[in-house]
Amino acid sequence: MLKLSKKIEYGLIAVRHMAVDSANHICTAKEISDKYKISYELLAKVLQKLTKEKIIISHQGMNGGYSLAKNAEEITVSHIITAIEGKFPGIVECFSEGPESCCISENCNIKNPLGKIQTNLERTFQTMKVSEMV
Amino acid sequence: MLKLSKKIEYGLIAVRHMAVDSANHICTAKEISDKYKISYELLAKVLQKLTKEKIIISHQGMNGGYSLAKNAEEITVSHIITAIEGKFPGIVECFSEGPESCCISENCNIKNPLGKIQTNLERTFQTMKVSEMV
DNA sequence: TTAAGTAAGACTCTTTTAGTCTGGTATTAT
DNA sequence: ATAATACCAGACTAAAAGAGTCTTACTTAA
Repeated sequence: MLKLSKKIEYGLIAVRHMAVDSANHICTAKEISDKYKISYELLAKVLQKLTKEKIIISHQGMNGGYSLAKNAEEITVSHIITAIEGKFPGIVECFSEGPESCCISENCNIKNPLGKIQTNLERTFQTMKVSEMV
Repeated sequence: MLKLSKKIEYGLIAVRHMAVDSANHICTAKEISDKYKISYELLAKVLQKLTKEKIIISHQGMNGGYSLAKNAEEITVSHIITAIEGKFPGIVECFSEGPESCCISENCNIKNPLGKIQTNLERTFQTMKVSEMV
């Protein structure tokens, strides 16, 4: 509950790694999965998503790999989450799936306060930039 | 991901209901599960936990039920989460299970920034009082 | 042309969450 | 007393999400 997925963790680790440890060279998925001892395949998929969302750039073929697509100051934790998950997750179904999905709906007495919490949460993740992750 | 469990939702709904709709009478688990159309059994278990943690009071026997154990200003969303989950959940395993549980550990490059986010998150949930949930 | 890399999606296994069932205990109206 | 009503407790099952694996295909430098 209230936990980040491994995909997000791996995405953060990878982007942070590219920003700091391999700031001046292209790094491979294998390099990262080895160093941090995480699943190569899962990491690879995460990197593919980050590539699609133009947070990192992929270099194909031999001597290929990945590098950041923008400055570390321009990437927030929220960007990474959204890129991997499709959109920023809601703390209740109402917020992720839309109000129709909720059977409580008209009787719901907690939607408003949770909305405030949701906003606050999103702001928290938006505030943390990769450049600050040091 | 990052979602509150149904138990938490039900706990919030129930406490908010007691604080507002049934402020002056004891209400039963059935009354709540009927009104909000949620699982009676699951709600019942949640209410039992809230009772153990002295957030609500249970009244046994015929004409029994539940009522708040304290003022709505004294109960925060964080209290309810902690009562139901045992302790406030961590956004990564490191924070819930302790650092030993994490195989990345020494190489981990994201623990510190996530710690800040965790703190922020906890504060957010601590700030929202049941009395404000109107 | 081959080795080293990414791309993509199907598939399986595990864990967590949600929900159900069964048998109990406590209290009170009758 | 006794029966009805409501809480208590824990085992059990089902469903959904998450994590990880496997296979095949594409790209490019040497």
